[in-house]
Amino acid sequence: MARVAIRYPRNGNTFISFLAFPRCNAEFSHSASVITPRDYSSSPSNTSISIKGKLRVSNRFENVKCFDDAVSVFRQMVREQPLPSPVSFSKLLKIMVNMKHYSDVVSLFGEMQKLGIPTNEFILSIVINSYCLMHRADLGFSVLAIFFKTGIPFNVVTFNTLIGGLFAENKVKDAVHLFKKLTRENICEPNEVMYATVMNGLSKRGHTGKIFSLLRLMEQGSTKPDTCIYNIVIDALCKDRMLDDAINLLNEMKQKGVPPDIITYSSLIDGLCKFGQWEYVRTMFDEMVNLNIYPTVYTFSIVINGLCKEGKAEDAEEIMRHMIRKGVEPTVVTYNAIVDGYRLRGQMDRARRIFDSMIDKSIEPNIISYNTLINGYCKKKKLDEAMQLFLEISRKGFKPDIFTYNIILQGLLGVGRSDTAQKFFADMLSAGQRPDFCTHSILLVGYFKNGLVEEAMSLFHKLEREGEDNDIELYNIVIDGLCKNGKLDKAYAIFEKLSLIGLHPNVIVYTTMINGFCLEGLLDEAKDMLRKMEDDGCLPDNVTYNVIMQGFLRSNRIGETRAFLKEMTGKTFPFDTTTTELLIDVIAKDPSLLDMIPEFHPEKKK
DNA sequence: TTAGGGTTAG
Repeated sequence: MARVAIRYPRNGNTFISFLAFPRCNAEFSHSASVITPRDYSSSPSNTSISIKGKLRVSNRFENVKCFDDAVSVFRQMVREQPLPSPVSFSKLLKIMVNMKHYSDVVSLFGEMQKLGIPTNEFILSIVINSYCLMHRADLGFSVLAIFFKTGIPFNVVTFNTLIGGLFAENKVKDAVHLFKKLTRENICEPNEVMYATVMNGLSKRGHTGKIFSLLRLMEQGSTKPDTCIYNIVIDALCKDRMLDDAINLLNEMKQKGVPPDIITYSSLIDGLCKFGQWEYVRTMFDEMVNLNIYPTVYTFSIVINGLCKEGKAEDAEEIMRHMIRKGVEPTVVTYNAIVDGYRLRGQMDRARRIFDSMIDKSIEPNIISYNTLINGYCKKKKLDEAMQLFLEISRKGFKPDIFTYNIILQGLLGVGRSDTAQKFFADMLSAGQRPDFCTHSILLVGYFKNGLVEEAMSLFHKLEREGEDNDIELYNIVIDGLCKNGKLDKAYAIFEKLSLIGLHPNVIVYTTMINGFCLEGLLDEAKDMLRKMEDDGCLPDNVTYNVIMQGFLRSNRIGETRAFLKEMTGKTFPFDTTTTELLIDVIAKDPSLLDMIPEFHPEKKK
């Protein structure tokens, strides 16, 4: 499974031709009159049950619209004689899970046990799932005792629910261990769903190689991979930028008779959008529609997001109008992508229009909508507008999340309002919001940028004490901040300490240190550091060379500049804007340097 | 009647 760079044909006008959807339009508009979005999910309606008794039971739950309804039905059920079947109780508890009343499910189950109401494996699985959804897989495991006590046999669902719960708590090793134990000791035969749970848990944590091996293992075993399994692997490959492998897998599943579905194509389309491969996006749409698989709001939102990220928000809007014409209604996610599209281009007035038009269409904005707008205002340094929106979040009954706080902290520090930022951070802590890694990075970068070295170092030492400093990125921020505040000695001392605490400097940290030396005009030390990193097996990249090149250019050491130019062009590292500007100044004084720069000679260009 | 897959913000 090699990471091969894909080379697809490029077409300068691809997104416009994509808009035309020539084949898709014909097929889709034809089908739209027959298959409405509602028909995409073809589950049979419960009301068609003709047996009288079953109809009565079904109606009882149809009237349950809220939590209070559910509880009153429960009270009524426990009083009935004879008692309703465990099937009825399991249906009611499942309705409460769907309402996200997990702890209430557990309480009602406790009442059932006290009353001696018989239970079954379905009810027990629902209870385990409720614990898992509360991020208490440990309590989920404790339910296993009830299986032993009552003699109800475990099934694959019981264990799969627990495996999913472990992944949800990021207990990856425990989840994999349980899966292996079940398989090895023949406690239960894993089915497609269990493989999917394990593979999805692994893929979300970047273990694409492992899930690829699991796929191959499944192909050899008795539980053959289904569409869902292939979808997990294809999505992971796309997210890992291995589009060639993902497309090969699509062809492989088709060859093996496993039919791809809308999720398969949506994952691939997302990958292709993120690579800007618009011609291939269209090919996928055509292929999909030829197989009678029609785009959903997910698929369209993926394309809309891809266009917005490429700065083509108007085209994204055109796609949104197109999907509405085809009977697919946009959601808050669709609108958020477009709001962000205009935000990226700095068109905040347009972004605000889009935002308001969503509200006009009775689509409720979510916290991401607010965060996107707030981020836009912060980037434009319009902190008052950002704070207005922040206040609106609570007024509208939402709760700011860690993204909201981080965006505003970065905004405040970015315009030098350090005092307000510190007060805002204190408010965030009082509101019960725990800072995350990003918060700490934002604060450190911001403090150093505003010359608040003491505040930065005090936060850094606090993180050290609390053991939350185990990240090389954090150290890079501190080393960089110290260098840029004229504290090279302190920065170097921390750099030297790194390997003692088990953190190894990477190319970014070495480059930061080299930059620190260059800023002080200590070019020999910078050069020594470059050689040291090479000796340590950490290869310098184009940023490293640009940094050191700028150091030499700024101090007019032309002889060494010449040597580094040779080294840099030999490695085909490109010059960044700053290096180019400095080079132009130096070449104006010494045109002989021009010969060493192939890029500057049009006739020598490749 | 219980468990699995695709989109948005720092």
